[in-house]
Amino acid sequence: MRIVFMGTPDFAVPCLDALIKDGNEIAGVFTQPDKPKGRRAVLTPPPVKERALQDNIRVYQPATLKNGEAFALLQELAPEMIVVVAYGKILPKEILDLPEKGCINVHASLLPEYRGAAPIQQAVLDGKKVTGVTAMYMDVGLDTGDMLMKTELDIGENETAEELHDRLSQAGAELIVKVVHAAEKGELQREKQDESKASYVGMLTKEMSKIDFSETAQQVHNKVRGLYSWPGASAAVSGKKVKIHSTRLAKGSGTPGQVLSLKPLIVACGEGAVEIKELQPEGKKRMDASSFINGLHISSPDEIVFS
RNA sequence: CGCGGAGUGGAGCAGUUUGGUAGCUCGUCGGGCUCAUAACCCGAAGGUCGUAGGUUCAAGUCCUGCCUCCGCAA
Repeated sequence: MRIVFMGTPDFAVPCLDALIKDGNEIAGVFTQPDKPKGRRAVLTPPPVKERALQDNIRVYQPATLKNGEAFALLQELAPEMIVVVAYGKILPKEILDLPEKGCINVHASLLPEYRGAAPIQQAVLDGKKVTGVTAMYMDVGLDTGDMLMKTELDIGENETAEELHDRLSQAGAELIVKVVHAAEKGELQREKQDESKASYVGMLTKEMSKIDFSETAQQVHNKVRGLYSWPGASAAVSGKKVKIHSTRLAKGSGTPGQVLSLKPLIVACGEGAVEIKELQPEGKKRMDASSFINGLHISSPDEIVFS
């Protein structure tokens, strides 16, 4: 199959990789322009670009698809199919209608649930036990096209959004290869999304980071693993900001934020309690909880409180 | 030059203001106690205090350059 691939972050790389290894002809790769990253704002190419360049695939990084240039370029590339995975741009209708076998998108949720920007994290934040990836034909709406195939994955009790992201990314890669094979044989079955069950999720923001210890232990735990590793969950200890990297549900109860035990480090929530396993004070490296306690020079749980 | 924090035995920290003998909580190793232990007791090893230079009788501590790590902002 002659394919144009559009994608940007890590999530999209396994899909591109799988399509290449499957022997498809990648006519070109579209990805977002290089952007400043890191503390010193170094211009960094998107992961998909780096992968494409390994195989000397032509890379295009237009600022917009809305003017005629991108359309003209795509006509020239003449793909049979366009595969879009976390590209980060809306495709205008003229492009959607261009390839003979259509534009196919891989989305990291079981549609129609969690349409939008952060489906993986939201599933964890909501304490879902199952999620998945969905391949669909694209239409002009946001993740509203007819569905083609799905893969379901169980979410582990302590699984972080990052771990889930990686597994879904792999599942998406296997899925898109299956879809391409089916498309070649003309065996794709389309299924409409049930609009009444649709839900949307927005982008993650820093404001979501703050832990509210008056929530239940399960909610706190979901926030820690759902926002890992970005933007991360945070709390304050003795007025200092501390990122919470890893927690487990624990036994015990008390006033929210109260420290019930130092080793292990257990903090009471509105209902139940969580054990904090790994954390990171501002300006420090991440460390396990016992190291953190060792450095505080305290002997009684009453001497600190989380807020 | 976007703002800021930090580099001290294996881990986390104190000590730097007011230069003067390397300290604390753990871990490791050896021994002891115990039915037993992540508990307790005794003992030991392990550090050119990130790096280069400067000031000084004397620098972890004061001054300057450089390297590295991290938080925020993007």
